[in-house]
Amino acid sequence: MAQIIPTRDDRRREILDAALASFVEKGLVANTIEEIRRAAGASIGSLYHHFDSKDDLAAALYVEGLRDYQEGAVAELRAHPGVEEGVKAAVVHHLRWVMCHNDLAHFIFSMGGLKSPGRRAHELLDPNQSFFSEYRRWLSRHIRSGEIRKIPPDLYYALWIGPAHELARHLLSGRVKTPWQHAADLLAEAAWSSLRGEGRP
Amino acid sequence: MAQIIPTRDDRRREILDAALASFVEKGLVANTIEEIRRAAGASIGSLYHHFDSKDDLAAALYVEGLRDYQEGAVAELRAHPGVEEGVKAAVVHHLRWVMCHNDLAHFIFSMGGLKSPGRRAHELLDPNQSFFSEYRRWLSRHIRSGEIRKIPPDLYYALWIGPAHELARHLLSGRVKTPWQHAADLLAEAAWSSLRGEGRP
Amino acid sequence: MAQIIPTRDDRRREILDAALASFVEKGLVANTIEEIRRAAGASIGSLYHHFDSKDDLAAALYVEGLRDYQEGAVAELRAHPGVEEGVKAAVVHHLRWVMCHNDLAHFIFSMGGLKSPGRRAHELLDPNQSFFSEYRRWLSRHIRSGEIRKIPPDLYYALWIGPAHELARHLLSGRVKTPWQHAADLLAEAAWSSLRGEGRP
Amino acid sequence: MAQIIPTRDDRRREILDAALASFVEKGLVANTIEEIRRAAGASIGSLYHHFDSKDDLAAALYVEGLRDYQEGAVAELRAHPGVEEGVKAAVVHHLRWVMCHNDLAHFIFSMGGLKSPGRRAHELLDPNQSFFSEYRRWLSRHIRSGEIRKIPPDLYYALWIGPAHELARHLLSGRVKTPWQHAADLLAEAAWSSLRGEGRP
DNA sequence: GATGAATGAGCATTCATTCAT
DNA sequence: CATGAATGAATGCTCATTCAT
Repeated sequence: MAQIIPTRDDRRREILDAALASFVEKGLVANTIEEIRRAAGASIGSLYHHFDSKDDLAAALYVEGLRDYQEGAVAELRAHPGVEEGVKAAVVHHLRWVMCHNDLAHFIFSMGGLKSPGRRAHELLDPNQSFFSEYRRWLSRHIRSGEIRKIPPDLYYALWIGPAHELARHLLSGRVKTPWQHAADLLAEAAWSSLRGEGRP
Repeated sequence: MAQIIPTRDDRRREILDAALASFVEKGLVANTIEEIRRAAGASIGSLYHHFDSKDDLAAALYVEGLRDYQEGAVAELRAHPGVEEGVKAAVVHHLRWVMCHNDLAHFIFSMGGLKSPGRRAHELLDPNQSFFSEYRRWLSRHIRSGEIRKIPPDLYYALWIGPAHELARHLLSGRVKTPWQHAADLLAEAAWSSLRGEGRP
Repeated sequence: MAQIIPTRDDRRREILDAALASFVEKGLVANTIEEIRRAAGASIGSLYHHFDSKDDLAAALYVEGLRDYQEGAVAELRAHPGVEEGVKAAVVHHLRWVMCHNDLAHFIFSMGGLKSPGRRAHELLDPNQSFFSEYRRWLSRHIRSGEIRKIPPDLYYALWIGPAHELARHLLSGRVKTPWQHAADLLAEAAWSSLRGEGRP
Repeated sequence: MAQIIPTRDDRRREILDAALASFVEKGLVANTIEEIRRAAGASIGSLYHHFDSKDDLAAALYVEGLRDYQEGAVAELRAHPGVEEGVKAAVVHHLRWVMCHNDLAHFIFSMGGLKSPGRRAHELLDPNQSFFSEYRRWLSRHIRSGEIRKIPPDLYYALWIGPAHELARHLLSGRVKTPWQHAADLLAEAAWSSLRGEGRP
């Protein structure tokens, strides 16, 4: 059945987009509501009709972005039950998502998590929890099987995503010329050799 | 007879320390000059006598901190002419420096580089250049010799320092309980296996 | 039925009036926004909603005042095509305008022209140009006909308006007791004898 | 006997000169002690050693400048006992003094007299009084004799010096190209015809 | 006489937010 | 839903002046 996408929320969308651009250009604190308003072509009143506050606007962007990233990551793990494929797919997904969502990635990584919970908190908590628990479950399953080496749990993320995240930062700042598709395979390979266990060859 | 140099610049130092604490606690933009002033026990006038502006104060901290980090890194490379030792020492230095300069590290990593050059720019440029050129020289020497594998140049830093940097961020945010000394060796080992070449057989 | 236009811009007008009073009382630089705000019964935010800055506020007053003066002056020249009448009318107009717009005159004469062009510049330039060109045209027409003597062009204004302007300054500072209407005729007469040519014999 | 001009007060002189330049460039209120200090090559402490305050510094300049102008004017009147010569000499003196003391003239004319008397008040009052009384005495002597026409006393100054003062303002602002020496004779002539009486030909 | 670090009241301006229309 | 005038607490910064050395 044809899904009719409701064309309202146009205003809401325009405001979110303008806000993202402004957040990225000036930083979360230095930008102004006035700027967002002007870029969105909306009035102040309209803006406050759709969002409770500046923080709420930022939170909406953050929640929406993070959820998209996490859903993609989980989907990769599900799609690749094999260890090696899973490890590599997550690395590639990280780079791909960052490059496809330039501004959003920049915004999310530059915030160190949500400061003031606000009404967006519950929109974030549940997905966030389910993401981390699925991520941990996937990991420990393969640790138990010996396919991934056993190290202090705090270190897995750094070895796995650390290089890709570091490169992503450099990609976002424009200091890197190597195309990300090329880098992706190499970093995926490196992550896999950092994490692979001896077991069950 | 030992001349006791009367530590003037006391005020300057107090202000820098207070500013760092405030920047870290509240973020670079959200804090206030008034807060720094109070924490430093100085008057507003005194603060502006020593620094041109809030940005200049931040720049002074940034330049000073980055220089200290880079000098340490270069010293490690010089102290370990051997490839494997050099690669590992740089990783360990990264983690050690971050843990020993908690606040400063937090501050430097949260700024994405200096925005407005200001009068601090030249204090940064020369050391910065000499650091990067020495870093690149060390690297290419060992690439030529085959001891380090040949990959697109943009990717070395990500493989080398990426995992340590990712862990450092988690350490700074208190989400990691593994003692850094333990993690350091493991990450150093991982960096070495990501970078080692086939060479000098 | 007569539509009563609800006089909005009330706030703007109140602010302009209060600003003029304050500028005159304390000088352009020594007064404060706070003073203007209080006198206008407006909030700071409201003031900055209507004007970009203190300078913009001053510029708005200046532009508006100068335009009124110049329109009056041009109207006099048009209304008196005869030389002698025109010369005298301009002198009388100068004194009359100063006395009827006490504060505004004081303010305009105390600024030596607009320093920072700002967005008010274009509001001034066109009228200003058309004023000066009309003034010069009137003058040169009567110079050519010989009714006004031929002297270096820079000197006409000084001879014509100089005495009236000097007296106006004294009138504004309250040091003069002679009623201006009496002075006006005498100065007009003097200006005419300073400027009259031998011509149209 | 050879007069030995004491070479101290050098500092005082440098400060006064720097202050004048700064006052003229930025206006009496907008300039800063720091600027004057820098231009004079003196320290803040030294500046405050020589002058009580910023106002005192301005007052010193004002008093010194005005006295010089007035002494020159009185000297002209004394040197030219004849009416016509005296009237004309005063006009010429006005223009000459303004052009020879560019900055000082600008400064004095832009202040509307001294606001806060301070300790410079007595240095000004006596010379000022003696100037005005001598000026009035000279005038009334020639009014009584009929050589100068009888008009309301407030108007003499405007007719006499008004045109020259107006032109001086334009000269100082650089809008006038006619050399002042040429203008001077013409304005002197005009002043004389505005003021001359019927009497005692 | 000279120096410059220290002081702090005071200022222009910003900006998120409210609310009547 | 939209508009934009109004609000006012908060901020970075200026600058004349003091005073210990």
